[in-house]
Amino acid sequence: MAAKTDDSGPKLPPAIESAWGLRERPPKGPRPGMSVPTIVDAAVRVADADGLAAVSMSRVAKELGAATMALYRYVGSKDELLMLMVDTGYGPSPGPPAAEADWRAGLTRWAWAEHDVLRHRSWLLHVPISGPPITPQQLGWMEDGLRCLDGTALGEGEKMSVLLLITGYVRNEATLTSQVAEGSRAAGVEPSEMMPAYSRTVARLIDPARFPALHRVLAAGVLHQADNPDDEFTFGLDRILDGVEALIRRRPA
Amino acid sequence: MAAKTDDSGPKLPPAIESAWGLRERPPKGPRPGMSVPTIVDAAVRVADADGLAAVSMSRVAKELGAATMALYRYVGSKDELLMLMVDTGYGPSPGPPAAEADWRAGLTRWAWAEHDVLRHRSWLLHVPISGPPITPQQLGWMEDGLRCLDGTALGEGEKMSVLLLITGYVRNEATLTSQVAEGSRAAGVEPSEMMPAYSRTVARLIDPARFPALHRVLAAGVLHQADNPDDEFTFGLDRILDGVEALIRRRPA
DNA sequence: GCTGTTATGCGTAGACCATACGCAGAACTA
DNA sequence: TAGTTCTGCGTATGGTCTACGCATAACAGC
Repeated sequence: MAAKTDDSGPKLPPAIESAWGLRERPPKGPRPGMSVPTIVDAAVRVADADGLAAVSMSRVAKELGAATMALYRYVGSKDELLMLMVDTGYGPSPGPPAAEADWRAGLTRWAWAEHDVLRHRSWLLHVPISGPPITPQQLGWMEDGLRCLDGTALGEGEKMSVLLLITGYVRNEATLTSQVAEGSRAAGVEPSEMMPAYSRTVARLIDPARFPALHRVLAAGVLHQADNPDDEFTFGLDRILDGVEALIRRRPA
Repeated sequence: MAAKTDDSGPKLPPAIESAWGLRERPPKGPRPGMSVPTIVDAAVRVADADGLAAVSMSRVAKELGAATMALYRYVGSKDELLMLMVDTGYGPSPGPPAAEADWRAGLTRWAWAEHDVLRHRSWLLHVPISGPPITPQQLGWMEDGLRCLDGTALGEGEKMSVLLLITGYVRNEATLTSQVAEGSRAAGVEPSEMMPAYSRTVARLIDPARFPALHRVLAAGVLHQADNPDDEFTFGLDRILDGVEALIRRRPA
C-alpha cells in the first residue's frame, strides 16, 4: 500500500530514476546529444571486448566519439555507470516458470539462466556491488525467482533466503571457473593445463605430514583432470536444492 | 610422490616463496631494512583502519616511514602484496575438528570460523582473488576443512566440492551483510534503518501488477526488520549441510 | 523578435595511482 | 683493497576519476 503516496524519500541516483523511466527531459536548453542507454551500451561493449578493467570514462567516451567529461552530464559517477552496466549486462530475466514445472525445476532453470549470463559476461563478477538491487531488470530476476517458490509452504522470508542462497552459489561457482580461465590466459597456459599445474605446485609446497588430508586429495588426482565444469555446477546446485527440499518437506503442506 | 624431485616448475612469485620460507637471503649487499612480513603487517593495519581502498603503495610505505619504491624490493607488485595480505588477514586456520565431533559439527565450526574472520575484516571480501589458494595459511584452512569430512564415505573430489560450496556460502553471506553496513555508513543512515529504507524504495519503484511476488514479499514486511544476521547465516548454512547430509546418507557407509 | 533562463558539451587542471628505470652507496667476498 | 651485488629511493611516465567553469544552444515569456 501507499506506493505512490510516499514522498520521494531516500535520494535515488538520477541515472537510476531514468532507468525506471521516471524522468522527463526539461524543456529548456540544448537537445542532449547522447542518452544514458547509449552510454551504458557503449560501456558494456567495452567490457565485453576487453574486460571490466578496460572500462574507464575516457575509453567509453572514445567509443562514442565524445569527450570524457561529456559523460558526466548523464551519469553522476563511474559507480553509477557500473550499476547500470550490471542491469543491462544481466539482460532480461528468464521469465516466470512454466505452469507445470515444480519449484525445483523452476529454480534449476533460474539458476542456469544466471549461470549462462555469467559464463559469457564474466566481467559482471568483477563489478563491486555496493548494495541490494534497485534496477529494473535486477528486480525482474528476483521476481521470477520468487515465483518459482509460489506453490510451496515457505514463508516469504524463507523464499528470499533460498533465492539469496542460490544466487550466491551461482556467482561463486562462476567466479571460480572464470578465475581459472583468466589465470590461464594470464600465464599463457592451456586452460586444461591450469589445474594440473596448480596441483603440482601445491604438491611441491606442502609437507604431507602437516597437510595429510590435502595430500590425500592431491594423490587422488582430483585436481588433475579438469572436471566438466557443468557437472561441478550441477553437483553443488543439487546439494543446495536437496537442502531446500528437506526444509519444504518439513513444513506442513 | 615426487614432491621434492619436481623441478621448480611453474614460476612462483618470489614473495610467495618467502612466505613458505623457501628463500635464503643472499650473503652480499646491504642488510635489508624491512621484511616482507613487516610490509604485509603494515598493509593489513591500513586495511583494518581505513579499508582496502586506502591500501596504496605510498600509504603503506608512509606507514613504515619508507619511500614508496622501497617496497618493490620486497614485493613484485601490488597484486602480490594483496595475496599476502589475504594470507595473514585470514590468520591461522581454526585447527582440526575435535576428535569426538561428527562431520557436521566440524564443518559448522569451520564455517563459523571463516564467518568470524570476515565479519571484522570485511576488506578481505574486496580483494580481487586471482586464482586458487597457494599461501600457507590458506592451505591450512583447506586442510582443516577436509579433515572434518575424514570419516565420511565421500570421494576426495566430493569433499573438495563440499568445501567449496561452504566457503562460497560464507563469503557470500559476509559480502551481503557488509554491503548493508558499508551502504549505511556511506549514506549516513542508521544500520538498522538500512533495510527498511531499501524496502520503501523498492515499494515505490515497482508496479504490483508486474512484480506480484516481490510485492508480496514487501507487504509481508520481510525486509523491514533487520533479522539477526546470525540467524540468517545459520539458516543458509543448515540448508547446505542438509544437502550434504542427504548426499552422505545416500552413500554406502 | 528579443531577452533571460537553463542545460549541454567539453577544456583545463588537480589529485591521486602503479610502476619502469637508474643511480649512489652499503656490505659482503676474494 | 678491488670487485660484486644488493638495497634504498628519486625521478618520471602514463594512467585514473572528477571538480570547476566557460561558451553555446535551445527554449519561455514578453
